[in-house]
Amino acid sequence: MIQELKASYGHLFEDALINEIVQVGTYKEIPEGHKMMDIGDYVKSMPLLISGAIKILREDNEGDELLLYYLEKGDTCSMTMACCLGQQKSMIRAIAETDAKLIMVPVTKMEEWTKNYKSWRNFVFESYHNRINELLTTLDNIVFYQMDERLIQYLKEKARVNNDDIIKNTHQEIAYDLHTSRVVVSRLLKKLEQLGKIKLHRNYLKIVNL
Amino acid sequence: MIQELKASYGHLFEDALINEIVQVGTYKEIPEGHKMMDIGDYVKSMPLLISGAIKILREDNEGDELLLYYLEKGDTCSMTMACCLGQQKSMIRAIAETDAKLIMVPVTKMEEWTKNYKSWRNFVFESYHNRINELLTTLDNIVFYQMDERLIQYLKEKARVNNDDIIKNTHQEIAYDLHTSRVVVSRLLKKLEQLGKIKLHRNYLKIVNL
DNA sequence: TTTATACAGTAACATCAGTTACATAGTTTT
DNA sequence: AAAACTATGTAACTGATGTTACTGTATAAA
Repeated sequence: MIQELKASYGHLFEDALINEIVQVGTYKEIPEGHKMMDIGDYVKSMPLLISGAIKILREDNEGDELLLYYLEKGDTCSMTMACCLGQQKSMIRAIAETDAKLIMVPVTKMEEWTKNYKSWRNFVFESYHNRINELLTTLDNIVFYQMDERLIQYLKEKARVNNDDIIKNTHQEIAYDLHTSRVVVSRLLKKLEQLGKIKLHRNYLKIVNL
Repeated sequence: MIQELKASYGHLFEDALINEIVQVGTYKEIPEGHKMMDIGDYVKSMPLLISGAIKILREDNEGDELLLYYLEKGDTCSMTMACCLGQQKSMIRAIAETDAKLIMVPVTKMEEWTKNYKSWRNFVFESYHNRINELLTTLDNIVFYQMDERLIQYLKEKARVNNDDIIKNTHQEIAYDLHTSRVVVSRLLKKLEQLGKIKLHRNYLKIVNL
């Protein structure tokens, strides 16, 4: 666990902090597709992501979903922090996009580390900043762009996060993430294929030149 | 300034912190409509809002706007914090919605206070949490609701923030905030009037029963 | 007072996106 | 192999929203 931690967080945290994390943290491996947190959950520990990607979703009352952003190596969930500290319920759902490795740290330590470690303070603030930035980008995409452009952004981001030009999802699954209908996704994907930007197959598609 | 600070923040901060703020902070009064920060600005101090309201906007490349949320008494701008610490440019625009009073604190103190004052840490985290929450609510409104519902939410929130059932804006101004067109706003407002929920006038409207 | 400007009302139309319905083609189950 | 199921393709339609154009009216400027 120390090696993993140092590889991902060594450039951020002092050795003393790394040691503390090793002492109280628990190492976890999460399989792809596993629901790690749901809306309304109370959370008592904070994830430090070592590898893999976690997708963060928002849901309305009727169960309609929207993909907010992905967490990746070196990220943590600022929502979790905020929730833990304020004893609040989670406002989002987290699902492993790929197999993921992470270290869970009990929230009780957060207050202490924020006080004692400059590197931890920086990490936490940076994390908030990144998350707010991503929320703004998501908002921009939705407000200022139309579905065809949003779909392209979605495919690009998904390929980047998975490090794979093949997107292994059905049109229905993509529709859920973008909060639209399967027919709309099929229609737009077909257009992209006709433009030579992607190649469609059953259950997956390949990015050619987006 | 001490009285103002204590009235708005006395229940949050220890006396020692209040004293520090008084020493390094500068009191400011901002007139309604004043642009306090723009996208791309570098920021070197952080506002603690004492009275009034600040509207926070996002803008795309073409200059199209969208209202994100309002800051009110007891709020601070988490974006500013994040920007200051990371030496980043502002991602948002801030305009005084009403006359406002606030205390500007140099960012240089933030690191120190975060280390030394538990109440400051709580305040900062709470602030991030609130802002993320509001961003999510804004996103929800846009993704899950249609323009008529968004308009109603907008009018309610504006009335609450201004503490006034009379909304002193033209249809065009409302359209900018919601990122739609004047014609659409006029259309929907007229419907609301026909339902007896509002009363329309030139340059303003009155909420009757929303 | 006349003119110009800003604001609001409304009709007609275009477009994007969501819905319904059905066809076709793989895949899995029996 | 037949049946059932799942994913995709596509047409036809609907509805919400954005656009253009023109009107009337209140307000401000000349």
